[in-house]
Amino acid sequence: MAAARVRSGGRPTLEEVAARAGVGRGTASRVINGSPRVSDATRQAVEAAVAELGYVPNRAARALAGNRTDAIALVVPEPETRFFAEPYFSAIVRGVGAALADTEMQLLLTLVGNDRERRRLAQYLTAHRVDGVLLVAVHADDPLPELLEQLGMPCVISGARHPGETLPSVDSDNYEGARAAVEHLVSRGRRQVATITGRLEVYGAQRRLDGYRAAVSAAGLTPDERLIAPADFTEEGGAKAMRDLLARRPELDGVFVASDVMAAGARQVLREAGRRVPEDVALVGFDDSVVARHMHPPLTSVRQPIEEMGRRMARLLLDEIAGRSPDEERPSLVLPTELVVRDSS
Amino acid sequence: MAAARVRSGGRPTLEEVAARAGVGRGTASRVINGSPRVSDATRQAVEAAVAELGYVPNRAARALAGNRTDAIALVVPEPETRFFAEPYFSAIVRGVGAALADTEMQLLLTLVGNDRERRRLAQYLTAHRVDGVLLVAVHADDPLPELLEQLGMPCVISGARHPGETLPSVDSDNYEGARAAVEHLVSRGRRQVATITGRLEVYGAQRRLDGYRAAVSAAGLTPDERLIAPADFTEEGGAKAMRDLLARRPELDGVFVASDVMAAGARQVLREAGRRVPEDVALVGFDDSVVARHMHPPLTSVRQPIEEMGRRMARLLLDEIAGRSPDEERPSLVLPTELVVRDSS
DNA sequence: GCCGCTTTTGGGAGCGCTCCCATTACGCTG
DNA sequence: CAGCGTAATGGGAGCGCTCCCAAAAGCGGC
Repeated sequence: MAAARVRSGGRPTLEEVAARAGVGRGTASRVINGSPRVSDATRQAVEAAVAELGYVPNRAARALAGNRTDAIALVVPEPETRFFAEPYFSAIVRGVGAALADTEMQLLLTLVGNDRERRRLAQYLTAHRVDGVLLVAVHADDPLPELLEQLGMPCVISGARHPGETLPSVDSDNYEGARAAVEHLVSRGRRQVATITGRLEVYGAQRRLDGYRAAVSAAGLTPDERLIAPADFTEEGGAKAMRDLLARRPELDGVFVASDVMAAGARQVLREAGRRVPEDVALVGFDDSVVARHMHPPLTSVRQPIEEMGRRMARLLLDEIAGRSPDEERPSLVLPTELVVRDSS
Repeated sequence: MAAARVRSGGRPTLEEVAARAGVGRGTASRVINGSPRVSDATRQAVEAAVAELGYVPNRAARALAGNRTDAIALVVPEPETRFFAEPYFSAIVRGVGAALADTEMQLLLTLVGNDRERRRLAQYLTAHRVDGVLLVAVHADDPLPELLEQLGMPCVISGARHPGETLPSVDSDNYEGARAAVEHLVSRGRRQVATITGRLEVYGAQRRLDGYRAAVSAAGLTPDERLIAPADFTEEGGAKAMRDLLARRPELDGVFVASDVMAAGARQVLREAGRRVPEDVALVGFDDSVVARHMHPPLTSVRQPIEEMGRRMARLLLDEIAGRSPDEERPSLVLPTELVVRDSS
């Protein structure tokens, strides 16, 4: 019975596990990787050796030999500070983390700020240092997705970039969320329902506007383009849009704002204009972020299942990496939103 | 002149770069790793070859041969949802990311939720899959720091765990921030200044209380233990503490609350009790989080330089990894806070 | 008891790099 | 111009694993 030779101070290697279990290296490897072509007796012997020695595979060696990394990158465009200020980021991370918890996959966090970092990232990815990429908040004109496509690097994005999105994506139902929000305002007796939109180049913002339009028509209200004020997802933008709306259509009695942050700006303007919320003007936001809960009055808002989105993105990516045939249909998930009614409506 | 042999489809290897430059593998390696023992001519030749071939070192091979990983882990205890809800997390990540931007270091994000994940983490670290660890929001009784110490794994924590902290740490000046907050209240003419504390097992919360006490004494006010209400960093806890305070000392005219979230709870109770803010009771929070800006009235709060803290933590860790002698003094940074005065005081 | 098949096993050949030692080239000194 | 110290270089060994081929073992059927 050959005792496993434990080299001074080093961590046990596969070789040592194999020796301890009285099998060859190949067999030990098979057991550890869950191959079925191993007899039960052998499997148990190896598993015992692993336990006794406290063996943990060396990731680098695996990566080198197996030509994979067991790591995925979460790529976050840093300029999107909006993204950070909101719990969005944390929730996505938590979701992704949860999905990866039972996996050997590591999560690499990559912030891309300036152009230099962008290039470094491209290099990174080209060098195949990760098995796949999660891209959040991609802009429609971002070249990164195409680059990944060319490299054959598995990739999942959050939020389709346009109607015919080709990349696997996970999104919340912006259209339906907006529709429900406006329907809710109508059900509260509002007849002059305006909207403040996000940047319409962002497809999600466009979808929210579509939802608004659909609900307005469905309610039998007269669509009025002067009730639509484009903004940019910022608090100041929301304020400015609200001012415009009040100037154009002072008789409005409800506003669906495409983000909570913008709603905060709008709310401020309403206060200054002496309009009470919700008595004079009912307000509904989007995101159900922290600010919604702490606004005065607390803001009715459309909640997105962000953590779940993160989880789904991760799962989709894992599937992709596991290698579904490339011409298989690209899954595009749309998760339902939920209207959280508070005192502003 | 031997043309570099480019293997079909593969990425160029060091060997190929060396061939292309007409030097040996060792020399090429030296150039790439910035060793000084290379002649200028050779260096230039190799650099040219690298550029032409678009060579990027294989991380796995490096890790395997060099017995390091060029990666650090940011370990986040997930149960600390409080931590996530606030911009704290994002800001730390951004700071760390910024510090790592010019480095070859990768940032691994590790969420530890339940106990199983904790064990997995320990295994991870034991297996030396990272070169160092950033620990945020460690509890005083967490065994992880000790484990790391034993393993000789470089580590930096955010927030000292107790007065005699032995690990390198980066913290904001909780004491001074609290002191300044209370001093500010006093300067606004408040004489009955109470405080709502965080969980006092958290050293930072204790320091804030110390700061409060110091300021009260310095102002020549009579210290009164009934003006001190312990809470737990939650909104509900803050509300409850405020209720207690009002019951015990109805004549209070100022409150320093050790977190914005608790302040939100306290503010709610004050409203219900018919106390105006700031006319009847002035309020100061801590963290300068999103809720502070959106409270009604906007909350005066103590801002911590969180992003900077992340940056410093990362730098400290890199130093540690670069290998300062182990008995060198462990740096413990304390960064200044800033009082952001708004309408609540 | 032999043959041919399948299942199981062992271990060689690398993966691409760093480390380090031996070798060569160079530059002075006497 | 020999001799010696130093700077520069080449390349073997090996990191720990996966892949895969060939060998061994097992199992029926005739």
